[in-house]
Amino acid sequence: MDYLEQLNPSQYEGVVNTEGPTMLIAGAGSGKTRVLTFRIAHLIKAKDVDPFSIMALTFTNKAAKEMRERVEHVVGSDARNIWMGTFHSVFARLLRGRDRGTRLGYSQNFTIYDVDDAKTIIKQVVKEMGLDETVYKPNVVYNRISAAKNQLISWQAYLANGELMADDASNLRPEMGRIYKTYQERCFKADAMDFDDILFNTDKLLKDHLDVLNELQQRFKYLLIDEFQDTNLCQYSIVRKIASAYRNICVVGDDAQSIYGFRGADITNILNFERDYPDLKMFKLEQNYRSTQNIVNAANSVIKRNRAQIPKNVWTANEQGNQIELIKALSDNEEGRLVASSIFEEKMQHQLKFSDFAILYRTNSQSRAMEESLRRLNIKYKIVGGLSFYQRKEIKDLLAYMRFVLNHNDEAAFRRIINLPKRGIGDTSVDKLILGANDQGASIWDVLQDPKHFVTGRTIGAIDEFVTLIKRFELEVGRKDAYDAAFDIAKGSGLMKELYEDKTVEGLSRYENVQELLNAIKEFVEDPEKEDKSLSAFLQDVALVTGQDEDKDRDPDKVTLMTIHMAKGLEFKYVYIVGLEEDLFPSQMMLSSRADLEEERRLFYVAITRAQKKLYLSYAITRYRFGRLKNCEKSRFIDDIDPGYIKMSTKYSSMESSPVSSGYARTLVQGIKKTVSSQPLKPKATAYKPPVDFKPSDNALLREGMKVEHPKFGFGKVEKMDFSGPDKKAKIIFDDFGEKTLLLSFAKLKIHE
DNA sequence: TTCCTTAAGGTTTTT
DNA sequence: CCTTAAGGAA
Repeated sequence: MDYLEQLNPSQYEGVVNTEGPTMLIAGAGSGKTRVLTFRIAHLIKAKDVDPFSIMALTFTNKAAKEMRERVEHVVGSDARNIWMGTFHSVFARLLRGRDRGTRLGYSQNFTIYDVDDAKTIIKQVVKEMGLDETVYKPNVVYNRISAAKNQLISWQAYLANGELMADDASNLRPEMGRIYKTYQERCFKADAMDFDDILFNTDKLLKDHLDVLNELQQRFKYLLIDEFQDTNLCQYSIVRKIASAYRNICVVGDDAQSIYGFRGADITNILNFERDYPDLKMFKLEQNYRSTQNIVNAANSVIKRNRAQIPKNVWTANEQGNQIELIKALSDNEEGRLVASSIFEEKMQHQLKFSDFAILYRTNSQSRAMEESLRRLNIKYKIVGGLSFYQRKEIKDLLAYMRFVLNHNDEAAFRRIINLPKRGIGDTSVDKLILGANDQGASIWDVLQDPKHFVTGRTIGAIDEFVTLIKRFELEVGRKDAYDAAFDIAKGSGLMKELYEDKTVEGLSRYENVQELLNAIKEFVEDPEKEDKSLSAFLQDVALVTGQDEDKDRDPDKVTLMTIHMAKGLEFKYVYIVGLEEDLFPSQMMLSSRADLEEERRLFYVAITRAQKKLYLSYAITRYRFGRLKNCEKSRFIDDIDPGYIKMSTKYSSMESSPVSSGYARTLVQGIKKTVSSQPLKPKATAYKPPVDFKPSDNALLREGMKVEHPKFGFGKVEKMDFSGPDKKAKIIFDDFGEKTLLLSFAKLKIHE
């Protein structure tokens, strides 16, 4: 078992203790994925466990894919038989099985509604109930319903729950429960589940059908759950049920990286796990293999400001590394420029690749300023996340056609395509049709067959044509393979034609996107690994695919731009965290409670710990928001970092120090300033310039009261020496920069007395 | 019913 | 700044 030799002692324990309940607390960069994959490998190779009896759950497709590849690397093709995937994909697959979802009244090909679909239905329901759409905003309603399901509260239980009802009443949204009920009925009628339903219904199936539960319990003797801190109650309830026979359940997580509370993730699941399995074995992976000491220590200094956490001591044997550099910019555009030129210079100086760099931000909208600057310096970049391919309008439109052809009751798809391209069936007609269907207790499709009771003259003709079209597509889906059928739908619907005739730049790219979707279907059809090659199977695959899977970029050497949320689990040599301003990061939405602020701080912790070699932070003192220029304040999170680990960037900071720099950055920055910025940046009048012959003294000689000189902060006086911690520090009051606490191991100080 | 213009309102993070 | 809702005219 040579793989065991690659492990440190606690990793080893985490791998070989395969029996019984286990909890692995895995600090950032501690080799968590390695332990998880080796544990699975160990089960198969050393313990002779049948791969079919292992279930491994992750949160993202990407994580699942990576784990599968790594397990396959050790155990070979046996890995294919493990049930491994995201919660949603694994349990959607389960519900589609024979005698599974059908027990709950769904078909085997039930549709999966994404968030947009769900909101379309909610909007419709609110309108029909005659409620104020500004009070019952789709977003608000959706989140409330989602939260309920994540906590296993059915609409029946919701309506019966006095506390919830009172809560809604006091929020002036007393009809929330009834909307929930109607929404569920409508989804059911459409043979559709939203993301939360997939999990909620799985739990329900296991609760109400003990034979199913029993079968699963016997089959899945080993369960492994990644990112356990991100699970919600519903997810935990499911895995607890399945694991209860053999009790071989292993959860891996890091409470310090819990950043999905807003989506129902419940950190108390970790506590519940300890309560439910008092005999659990707990192992802590505390050695960080990813980052420098400086980065690890800085991250620790941040996270220790949170109250709620499981005690652990993350450390590293890696090199000390550089201090974090803080970049202060005058505007969001300048922030972009400074970051871009810093990347340029670092790359040149250290012979790096673009792919060694990542720019992380809190919100997607921040990417714009970065992109512009990167383009200007010819730095290749890619944006991960944002709107994904499958969220584009033209793609969703075509997919909606396909969905409706396969499922005539799919109300969300129906609303999307009924008048697309324009065929003279407007909103009022559509409302009448849907209302009519509901009144008659009939399906929309039924009503479409015979619409004369609900709409008049010209509209009837248009509807007839639409019905004929859909029937034609239906026949074709039955006769042809998925690609040919999809092609016919794209053409026959008129969508292709409409896009083709649009000769604007966007129109062209939309047309290309549709082509790309068709190519994807072709690939799907030709993929030898796919058993079911029907169009229906393709749609099912696609329903749970999101943004990050589209990694088919031919040129991998690019700077990565993404939100911090998307960056979880990844690592880069150089990381730039940008936009560290109050109200942006931490987001103003997260300032209302301590718990929210702590989640936001964990997000910052996640961001810091992505960096291997060097970390830059940046903020701007002005920024365009809502199209207007706003003044910004430096983020409180910057001050959460122990001052010894961070310094102002001397290279680029345009305000507090003179831009003394050598080589590229200087010429670059100046060159850009000339062409782009009309206002030259004047260094502060009082700015201190270090003499060329500056030589630091031995810091061991430093005593309180001494006068010192610092290459960046200028002259100052030692106020206090601090030998208490592991690092010796000196508090110095500088003439121009005020009070600073410096680590003696870093500080370059020249003693003048 | 559609299409055009104008107004308003909203950017947190995602399976 | 952006997208979407609303209002008005053909």
